[in-house]
Amino acid sequence: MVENNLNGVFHALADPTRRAILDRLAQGEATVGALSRPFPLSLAAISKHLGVLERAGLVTREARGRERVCRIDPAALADARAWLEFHERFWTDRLDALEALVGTAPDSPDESR
Amino acid sequence: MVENNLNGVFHALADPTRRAILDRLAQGEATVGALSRPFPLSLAAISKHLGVLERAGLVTREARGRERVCRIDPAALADARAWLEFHERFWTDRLDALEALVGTAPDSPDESR
DNA sequence: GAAATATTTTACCGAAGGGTTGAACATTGC
DNA sequence: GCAATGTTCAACCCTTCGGTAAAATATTTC
Repeated sequence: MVENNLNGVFHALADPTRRAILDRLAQGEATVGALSRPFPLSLAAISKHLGVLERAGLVTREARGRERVCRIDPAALADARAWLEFHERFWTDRLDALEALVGTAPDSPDESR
Repeated sequence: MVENNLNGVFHALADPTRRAILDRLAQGEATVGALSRPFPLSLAAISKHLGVLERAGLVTREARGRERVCRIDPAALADARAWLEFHERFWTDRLDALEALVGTAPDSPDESR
């Protein structure tokens, strides 16, 4: 289920509008209407984007009266970050080992990190 | 240009076949044919996936004789990881501050990290 | 209860995604 | 040079995506 959710999280993050929504939600909870205001998009479009974020587990929507207030959920983000962090380290280690074997860096002279 | 590439990287990572290709490439470079072998997909499909990974900057393809050898490039991954890491920390800090203000955790009793 | 407000749902549209097959293009090997 | 091999390209199919507009569904307010 964790692996499966990566699809949803990465897909959700691949859209700049959705990343902007997340950025805005990082400043605090907001209603759907308030979220949609800065965007040149219809309310329905934002509601759909929120659906994607919600299915990915990145955002929760809670009914409060006639409005829905949205909040960020960093837990899902942690999954993706963990995947990336592990793989980045793994790959870099592999490449470093290869370069050490070959004895020369292929094309990056500034690979001193 | 960094921000823009996030679209491509996250989109590339959103597909399980592409993540599997990356995992395989982490064990060392491989030709397109060798990469396609474990998958129940046509060679053309894998070639397309590699195109997506290449445009995202995650993979490089180099002609060697009549075959193309693919390698991983961890640099692009670092961009995405940096984005996620920053935002995860930022969000978590914000939520922690909110909870501290309210004085009670909304629904996560194990939020002790 | 009727009107106004906030949001979702339901078509619908055009573009992009992910897949296939078959032709095209290089390169190798005889 | 010709056949085999490795990969991409082109055309196509179907589904999903991101968007819209309009109707439907709460909820508040008067």
